[in-house]
Amino acid sequence: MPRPRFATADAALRQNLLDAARDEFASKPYEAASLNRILLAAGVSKGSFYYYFDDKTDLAATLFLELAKPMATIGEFERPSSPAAFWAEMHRISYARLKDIESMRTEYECVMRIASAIATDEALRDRVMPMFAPGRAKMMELLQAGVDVGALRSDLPMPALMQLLQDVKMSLFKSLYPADHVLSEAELRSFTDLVIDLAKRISASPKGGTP
Amino acid sequence: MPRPRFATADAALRQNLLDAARDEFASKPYEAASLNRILLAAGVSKGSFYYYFDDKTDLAATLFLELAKPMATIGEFERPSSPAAFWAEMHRISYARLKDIESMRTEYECVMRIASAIATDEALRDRVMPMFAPGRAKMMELLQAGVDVGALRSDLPMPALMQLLQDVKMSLFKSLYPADHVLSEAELRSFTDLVIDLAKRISASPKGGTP
DNA sequence: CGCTCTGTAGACCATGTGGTCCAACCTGTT
DNA sequence: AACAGGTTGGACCACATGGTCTACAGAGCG
Repeated sequence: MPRPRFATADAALRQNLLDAARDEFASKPYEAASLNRILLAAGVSKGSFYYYFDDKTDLAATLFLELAKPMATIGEFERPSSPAAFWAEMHRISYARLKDIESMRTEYECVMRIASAIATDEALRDRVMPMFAPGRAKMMELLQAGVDVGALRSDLPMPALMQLLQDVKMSLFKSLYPADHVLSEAELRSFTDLVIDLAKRISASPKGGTP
Repeated sequence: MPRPRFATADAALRQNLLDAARDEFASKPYEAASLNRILLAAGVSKGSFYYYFDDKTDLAATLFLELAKPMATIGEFERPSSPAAFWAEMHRISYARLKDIESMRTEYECVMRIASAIATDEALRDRVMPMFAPGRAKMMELLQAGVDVGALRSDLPMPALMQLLQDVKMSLFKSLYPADHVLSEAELRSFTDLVIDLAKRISASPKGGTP
């Protein structure tokens, strides 16, 4: 994490730095993102930067947490008592998150890039992972409820299913909409419908259908 | 492409260089992969390398083509006349490819990494894309046959569906098997069954089920 | 004024990068 | 023996990287 001073630093500096970092990390893989370029774009000197941060990793972790926190939050949900209720809940969450994504596309790209670096960069992982446990746990809780209520197949490990549904969504999103496209309300709805329909198909138990 | 000489160069040098390049490109994103490290690992000097190749991009492109060609080949197929026949064909192809992947895991990682760099690196793209058209076209042909015969939904753009099925496979593969796991024959079969089952579900037309 | 404390600038460093260049080395031919 | 051609080693280059360090500016305060 950054030095506590960063919280009280000049607002413009804060903003410029984080914006520049977001753009850089969004456009290049973590290892190829350049701190010098970030500082240049932000108009912040080396001295100032290292006055607030430990190192490059520190900046990435800070940025990641700032951007990913809202994305990982799913809010409160009612424990569903039927498959229909479960899918309604999933639809709601999926729609809400999608709204985030389409309005924060480069943020999302940035988060994904840093996230994929986490797998290999130990320092990054240590600073970032803990903050994510709550969100994941909550999502798991909802999915478990889905299993309990018979909406989700139980023959696959839940993390695998979770990841799969996420990947399906991203795959389609990338395929269907060009990088700079801003979705209309209608597109947003129809895309959500499509994704949830696929999620239902994928998640139904192998032998019997979803009743 | 490398200088023609490379084709007739010392076999050990060829092998060492390509092996080292594969390992390096497999373990780091393209931009972060180091040519110096490759040469060191291969025991090949700068002089020799630049005697055979134009630059780093050239090496990556060469390697990519060498590794990806077999992966992109789907061989001959009979034009299916029923959904069942179509899915049988898909099962066969999927199984064959999977066998490739599990026996060439780092090759696959390498190919994916370079492939993802293609999106942003123009030089790389120009040298690589053309060689891929045939394989893609053939796959498209099969998928079109699938649409014709009613096995595939037609409400999604075909490239999107193609990509989606590919991503589903990869997502599950990564989730279910750790990086160094070598699949047994039985695992290979059951994984293929799982993937094809999912593909059927995903590809069925929105309103009616797959009869 | 002079002191301290917070913040800033940017020269500087060691290291790594992709790429160039040339002297030497082998091997075959005359 | 002398030459020629295809190879190789590796010193070297300009530049970019993340990170350090020192000098200094400005504000608050006695």
